[in-house]
Amino acid sequence: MFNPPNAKQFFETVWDIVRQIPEGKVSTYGQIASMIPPDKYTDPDQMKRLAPRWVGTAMRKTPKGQGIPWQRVINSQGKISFPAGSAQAEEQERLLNMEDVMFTKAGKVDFEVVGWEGPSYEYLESNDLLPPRELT
DNA sequence: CGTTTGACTACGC
DNA sequence: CGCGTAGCCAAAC
Repeated sequence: MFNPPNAKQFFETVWDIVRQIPEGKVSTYGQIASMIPPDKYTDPDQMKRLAPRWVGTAMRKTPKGQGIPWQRVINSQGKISFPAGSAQAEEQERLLNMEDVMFTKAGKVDFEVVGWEGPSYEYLESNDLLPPRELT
């Protein structure tokens, strides 16, 4: 289950990780989820199945005006997760283009070029997080 | 309080 | 590649 107190901590953790993504790089819901210990906030089994969705939920609730680079989080396919053509999708693409993250005609980024390798070891260590899975 | 919505992913064709 | 589907459930309405 995802008790409210834990949910808040989970969201805070996600936002904090997002803050670590440098300009010009992108991460994914799944990659961020992979950094959070499965048993830290809820049942490990559920975490394993649902963590990426919960990261998506956290992103939807991202506080505005706090400098969280929300635009740097996309889906595992390398695409923006808002409906193509929506105002939100256009805004996200615009912000990413501004930091030289470009999309192919098919609307995908090249993880080889702009994929984030994860936070520093020191950050992971001091925040009790796991090394992220790699983006391919 | 019941129903709908949603910033996911893996997998099959 | 693209498109559809199952699995899944907290938040929002």
